[in-house]
Amino acid sequence: MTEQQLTATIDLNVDVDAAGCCALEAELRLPDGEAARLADLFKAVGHPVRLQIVDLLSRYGRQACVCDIEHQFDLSQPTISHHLKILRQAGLIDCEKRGVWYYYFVRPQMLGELRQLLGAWSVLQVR
Amino acid sequence: MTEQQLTATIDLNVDVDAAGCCALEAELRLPDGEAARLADLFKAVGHPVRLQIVDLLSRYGRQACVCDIEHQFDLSQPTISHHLKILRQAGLIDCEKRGVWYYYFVRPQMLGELRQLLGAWSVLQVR
DNA sequence: CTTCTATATTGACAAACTTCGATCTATCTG
DNA sequence: CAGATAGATCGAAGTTTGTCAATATAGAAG
Repeated sequence: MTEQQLTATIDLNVDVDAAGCCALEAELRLPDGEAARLADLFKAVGHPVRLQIVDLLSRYGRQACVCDIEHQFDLSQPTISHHLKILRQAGLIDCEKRGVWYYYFVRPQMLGELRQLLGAWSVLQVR
Repeated sequence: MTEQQLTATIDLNVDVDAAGCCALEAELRLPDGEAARLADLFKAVGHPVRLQIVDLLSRYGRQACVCDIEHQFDLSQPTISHHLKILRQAGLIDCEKRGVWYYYFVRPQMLGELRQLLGAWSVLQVR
């Protein structure tokens, strides 16, 4: 198929679909699985407590034990543990056990993925 | 109160609270309302469909009418309308009515807010 | 081995979310 | 004015989330 034929086909589709407003200039580019994975990352920080936890951990010079985190909130211990688990399952934080204590820390590479997507959105927006 | 007195008070608190692991090196810095607002922004893109919508709109050269968006998903019209409303209420997108059609577009300043927070997290992480 | 402590896990319940069909509203067209 | 159409809103049903009390588990200390 020549390039001219291809162009003609595309134009035809636009005409058929267009109801006077549609442009069809872009289509979904993220595979479903990728969109779901990225959405899970965003959803993980889409709760005030979890956002504060990530903010807190990102400012710790070193890893933080759970009791340090618990002290900052007026919530039960299982609830904090639950939020930590969600963040950990999303890959945004991780922990290490030393003795009786669990030390939590952020995973910079995951934050980087979010930053990268936001960056792409913002850059393209400038056009 | 002098600076020395303040330091002394902080040190005392550390000693009293510390159970062998706690360091108390940082505290929550985001006011509750601010954390809730930012969490709402993240939550808005914390859904695969809404993430795809923002990704789609960010790549449009111009504003997109709803039918353009609907065509990309295998979901009912009210469902798409619902997701658009959530994104709009979060401030991430906005729309403009022209005739019968609503044209949606992203609001770069809100994406900027998210990017700023992620940037702060990532920068501090380098320490 | 027994007890204590830090934190994870389980189970239950209320609140919030996602989706759809049905309906409403505003605008265009004849 | 009477359709027709784009897209918002409403109401309901099913699913997921957030929270806590109770319990389990693993390491530390005696």
